[in-house]
Amino acid sequence: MELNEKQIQIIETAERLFAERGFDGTSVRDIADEAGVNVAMISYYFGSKEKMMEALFELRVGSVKIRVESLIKDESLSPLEKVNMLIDEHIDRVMQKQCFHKIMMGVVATNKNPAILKAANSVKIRNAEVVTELIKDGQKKGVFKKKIDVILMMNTMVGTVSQTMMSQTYYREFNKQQDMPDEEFELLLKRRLSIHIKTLFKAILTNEA
Amino acid sequence: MELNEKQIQIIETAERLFAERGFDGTSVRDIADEAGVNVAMISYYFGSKEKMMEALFELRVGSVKIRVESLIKDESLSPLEKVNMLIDEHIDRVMQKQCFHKIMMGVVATNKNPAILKAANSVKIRNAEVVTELIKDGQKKGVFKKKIDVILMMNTMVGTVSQTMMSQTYYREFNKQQDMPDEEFELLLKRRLSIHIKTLFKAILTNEA
Amino acid sequence: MELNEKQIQIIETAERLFAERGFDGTSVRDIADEAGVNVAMISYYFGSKEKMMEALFELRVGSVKIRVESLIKDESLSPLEKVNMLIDEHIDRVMQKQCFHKIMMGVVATNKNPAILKAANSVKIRNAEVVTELIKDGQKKGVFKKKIDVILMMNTMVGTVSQTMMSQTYYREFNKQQDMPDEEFELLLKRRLSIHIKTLFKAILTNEA
Amino acid sequence: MELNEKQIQIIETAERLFAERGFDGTSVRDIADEAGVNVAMISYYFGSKEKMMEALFELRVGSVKIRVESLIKDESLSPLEKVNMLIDEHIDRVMQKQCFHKIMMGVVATNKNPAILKAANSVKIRNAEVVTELIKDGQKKGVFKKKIDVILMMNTMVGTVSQTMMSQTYYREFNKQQDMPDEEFELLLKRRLSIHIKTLFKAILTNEA
DNA sequence: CATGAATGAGTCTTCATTCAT
DNA sequence: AATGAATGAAGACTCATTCAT
Repeated sequence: MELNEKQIQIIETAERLFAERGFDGTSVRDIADEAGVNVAMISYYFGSKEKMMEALFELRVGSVKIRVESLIKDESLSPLEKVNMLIDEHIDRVMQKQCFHKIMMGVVATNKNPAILKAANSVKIRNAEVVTELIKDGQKKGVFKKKIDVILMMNTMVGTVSQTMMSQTYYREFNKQQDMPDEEFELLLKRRLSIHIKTLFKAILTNEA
Repeated sequence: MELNEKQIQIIETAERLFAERGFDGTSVRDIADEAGVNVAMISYYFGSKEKMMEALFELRVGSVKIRVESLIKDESLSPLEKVNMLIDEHIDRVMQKQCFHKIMMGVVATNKNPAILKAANSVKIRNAEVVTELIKDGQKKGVFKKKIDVILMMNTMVGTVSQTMMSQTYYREFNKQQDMPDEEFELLLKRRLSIHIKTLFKAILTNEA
Repeated sequence: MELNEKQIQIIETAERLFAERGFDGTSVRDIADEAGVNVAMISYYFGSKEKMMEALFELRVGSVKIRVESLIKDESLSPLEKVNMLIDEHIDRVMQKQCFHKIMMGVVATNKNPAILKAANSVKIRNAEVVTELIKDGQKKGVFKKKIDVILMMNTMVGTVSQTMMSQTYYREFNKQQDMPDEEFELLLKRRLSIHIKTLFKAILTNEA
Repeated sequence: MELNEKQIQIIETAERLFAERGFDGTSVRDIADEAGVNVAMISYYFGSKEKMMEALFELRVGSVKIRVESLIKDESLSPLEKVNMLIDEHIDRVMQKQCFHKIMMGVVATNKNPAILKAANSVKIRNAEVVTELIKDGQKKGVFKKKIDVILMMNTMVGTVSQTMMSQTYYREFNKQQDMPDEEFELLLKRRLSIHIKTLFKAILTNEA
C-alpha cells in the first residue's frame, strides 16, 4: 500500500494518540483535529478507523522482516555477534518507535483486530524461526549451549525492553536523572539496556562466566 | 472497601472482558449481560465504570504488598533464596490472575485513569525499595555483586513473565504441546519460567558460573 | 389529607429543593438524602413524586381560602381598609413562604401537573370573585371608581410582589443594604412593598390624588 | 454567534417546548422529534442542551439592549413620553415572545444555569440604570416627584405584564371573551395593559390626579 | 479530489419506582 | 410500618461513518 504525504501525517498523529489513550480511547475526530484535517478524511483515505490501524501496522512492521533476515545471513559475523546485533537492533527499534510499541502491547493484549493479530503473530513466528536457526548454528559451532529455550530467551529480550520503555520516567526518577537532557538519557538507557540484555543472553547461551 | 458476592461476580466478569477487549472496548452493557445483572447495577454498586475499575485494582493489588514485605523480613532465608521466592511469587501471581495483568498492561500504557496509575506506581516504587534493600543485604554479606541495576533486573523479571503469559498460546504451538492438558501445560510453563529467570538473576547477582 | 411529622419533614425539604432547582431538576434521591430518610419513603408516603407535589400544594394553599373569606365578611372595616389588608396579607404570605411561591411560578408556567393547575386556578377564581364583590361594595358606597379592571389590578399586586421577592438580592445590592441584617431587610422590604402597592391601588380605585 | 436556518428552526422548537414543559421537563429527543431533525443535531449544532439554551437567550436578548438605550437618548421626547414608550415596548416584547418570557421566569427562579443568570442580571442592571437616569432627568425638569423607588416601579411593570401574560386564558374567561379572535384579544389585552400601567406609573411619578 | 453536514447506533449514567423482607 | 436492593426506562451525549456537493 502506497501512502501519500497526508496519509502519513494522519497515521503518525493517530500513532501518537493511540499510544497515549489507546485505540478505543481515541476518536477519529481527535485524530482529525490534531492532524489538522477533515474528519471524513480518515474514512476517505483508509476506509475505516480499523483499516487505518492496519495501515499503521504495515508501515511500521514492513521493513523489520528484511533487516532481520539480511543480518542473519551475513557470513562475516559470529553467532554471538549476530545475537548481540539483534539485541541492539531491537532496542533501537523499540526506543525509536515507542508510540508504536505501546500500541502493539495493547493490540496484542486484546484480541480485537484479527488482521493485525495474525500479521503480528506471523512476524513473531518468522523471527523465532530465524533466531532458532541462528542458535542451532552456534550450537553446531560449539559456542552455544545445548539446551536453549529460544522463546523464553526472546521473551526476556522483548519483555525487558518493553517494560523499560514503558517505565522510563520512573527509571529516571529512581536514578535521580531528571536533570539530564532527554537525548542523553535515552542514549544512556539504550547503552545500559544493551549491556544488561547481552549479559543475560551470554549467561543463557554460553558456558563462560 | 467491602465487596459483597454480587459485586465480586460483576467485577470478575468485568476483569475477564477488560482483558479480552480492553477497558474502552468493553461496554457496561456487555459486562451486565455476561454477569447476568441489570445495567444500572454497575453504577449502583460502584458509582461508575471507572470506579469499578479502581475497585478491581484494589481487590487484586491490596494483598500483594503485605506478602512481599513479610517475605523479605523472614530471617531464616538467605538473600538468594529470598530473590528466588520473589520470582516464584511473581510468576504465580501473574499466571493465576492473567486477566488482571493483561488489563494492567493496557492501563499503564495509556495514561487514562490517574487514580490507578498513581496507585500502581506506588506499588512499583515500594517493591523496588524492598528489593533494593534485599540486594544491599546480599552485597553486605558478600554473596551478591557490587554493581547491580535493580530496576533493569526487575524489568527483566516482570517483562519476561508478562511477555510469556501474553504469548503462551504461541509458545505451546511452537513447542508442539497443544495436546497437553491446560493445567499440566501451565505447570510446565511456570516451572520453565522459574528456572529461566532464576538463571538470569544468578548471572546478574552472583559471580558463579 | 393528614400529614404526620415525617411527611411534613419530607415535604418541606422538597419545597426548598424544588424552589432552588425546579421540580424536574430535583430528584427524589436528593430530597430523601437531605431529609435524612429512605428513598422509598417518598413513594411509600405520597405514592409518587407528583403526588407529593400535590400534597405540598394542598398544605400551603388550604388555609388561604378561609382567611381571605373571613376577612371580607368583617363588617367593621371599610372597603379600602379591606383592600389594604388583602395587600398586606398577600405580601406576608409570599414573603413567609418564598420557596413555595417560587415553585408555583414554575408550575403555573409549565402545564405539567393538571391537578395542581386546576386547583391553583380555582383558588385564583375564588379570590377574584371575592375581590370583585368587595370592589362592587366600595362602588356602591361611592368610595371606589366606576370602571375597575379587577384582574389587572390583582395581577399588579401578585406580579409586583412576586417580582420583588424573586429579585430581592438584587434590590438589596442596588440600594446598598447588604450589611443590613436579613430580618431587618425583610421588614423594610415588606413595608415599602405595602406602601407601594397601596399607593397604586388607591390610584386605581379612588379619585383622590 | 451566527445561526443558520436549521439552527433557528431547532431553537424555536426548543423555545416553545421549554415554555410548555420547562427546561428539565423537555428532552432533547422531544425537541429533535418536533423540529424534525436528528437527536444528534442538538449536540452537533450547539454543543449541548445547556449551550442551546444560552444560544436561545442570546438570540432573544441581544437586540433588546440597543433599542432601550437609543430610545432613552431621543431628545425630542419628554421624560413621561419616554416612560410610556418604555412600557409599550416592554408589553410588546413580552407579548410577542411569550414563550421566551415564560422560560425566563423559570430560569430566574431556579439558579441552574450561571451563564444565563449572569447575563440576565446584567441586562436587568443596565435597564435599571438607564431608567434611573431617565427618572432623574424628569426630576430635574420638575415633572417627576422627588422620592421614587425605581426598582419597585420596574417590578410593577415587569410583574404585571408577566402575570397577565401567564394568565391570559383565565382573563379571557373571566371577561367572557372566548369568542373573540386571538389577534383581536391580544390587541385588546395589550391596550388595556398599556393604559393600566401608564396610570400606575403616572400615580407614582407625577403629582397629578 | 476533498469536505461540511448529517445521522443511527451506541456510550455511560440517572431516574422514579417496586418489591421482598 | 419501613427500607435496602434492585431495575426498566429514559436521560444527554459521542461515535465512526456516509453522502451530496
